[in-house]
Amino acid sequence: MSAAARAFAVDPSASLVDVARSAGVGRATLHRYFSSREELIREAGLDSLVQLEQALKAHRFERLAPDVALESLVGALTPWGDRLRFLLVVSELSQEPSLKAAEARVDEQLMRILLRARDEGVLRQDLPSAWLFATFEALLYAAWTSVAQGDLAANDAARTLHETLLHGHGTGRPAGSKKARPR
Amino acid sequence: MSAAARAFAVDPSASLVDVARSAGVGRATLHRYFSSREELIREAGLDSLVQLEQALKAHRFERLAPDVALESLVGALTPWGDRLRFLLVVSELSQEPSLKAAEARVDEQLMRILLRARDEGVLRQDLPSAWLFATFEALLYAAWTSVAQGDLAANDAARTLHETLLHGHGTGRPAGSKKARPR
DNA sequence: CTCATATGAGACAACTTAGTCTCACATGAG
DNA sequence: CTCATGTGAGACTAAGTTGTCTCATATGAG
Repeated sequence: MSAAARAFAVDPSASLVDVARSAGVGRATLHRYFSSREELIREAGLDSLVQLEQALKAHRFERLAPDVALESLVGALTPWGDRLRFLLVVSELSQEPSLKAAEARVDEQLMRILLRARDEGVLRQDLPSAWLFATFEALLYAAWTSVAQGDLAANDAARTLHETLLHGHGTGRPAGSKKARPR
Repeated sequence: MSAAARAFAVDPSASLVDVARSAGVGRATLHRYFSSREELIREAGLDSLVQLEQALKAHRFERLAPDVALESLVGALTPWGDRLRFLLVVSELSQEPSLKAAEARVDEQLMRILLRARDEGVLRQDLPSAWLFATFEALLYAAWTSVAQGDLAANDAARTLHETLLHGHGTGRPAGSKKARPR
């Protein structure tokens, strides 16, 4: 199933022949476990979400100081980059009601860590949480892609991403710092 | 052709029937202008790149101070979100040698703006340029998606993205500031 | 009006893919 | 060994997609 997720992450329109070959099994065997392509994608998506959820749960981030939790969070998620890519890139998944629950659980778990960091003053409070979440997701994806392409050392990924997320690429002090710059 | 780009951005595996319908023409007419699906995708990709290039050229960012150029850059690119999504999401495009030249021109133009900002001290200098570029692209994509989903006001997008890119979400001063934190 | 041109609708064949089924083979328990 | 179980290979059908073609129609120039 992880092979399926990987195959679909590489090419969302991969045929079942491709998936079977990349999983090292026959196409018939694939059909014995998943009655249809749709079911395979759904199950692989669900599996990816469950794996992510367990990976998150296992780290018990709530025991860490919020800024440490943030950095260790990106470190914990980077190895799951291909699963994340699969979940983000396969369009059939986004409109799959049966995954909504699992997706909500993962999102909520991530959000809890982000919001705690925000509430405890590590992250600024004047931005909508949706933007915070979208930014985190996008940077995580960028980091994984960079590692996969060899542009970023795997061991640097967590630290680099953490630093970019917190401080961006600018050199100066945060201009307005409290509020959006008055125009 | 912009309709084709939009259709493929929504669903990279859209059939020619879908594309034709979303463009408001018959499938036969589509074939009269593009002899094959492959050619259609290639031409639409090339068109998107050319449009992006011209949009960038028209703004003459080199006339602006680097930090102003950065903010106006994200403002200039946000309206082209669907073209960007098309270029990023359609996997056939990434392995299309005939687009390499145009892609390189666009990338080079973006990079020039980013690197100028870096060289003049607006952006920090201790990060690989590939990471700078990947981050910019990812945040741009995130901003466009947020706007499309209604999570972010279109008028705030450029300012928000610019601020996030420069200063991130953290509240504190950039910890190490000159070098990677010693471990 | 007349005619050239462009278009949409639809028929058609070739190809790919999904899903089902059968058969031969390997493996492991008894 | 014997047999049940799981697997891979391959045949087969149904459906969808692509690419080509024909024909009727609309539009605009002359």
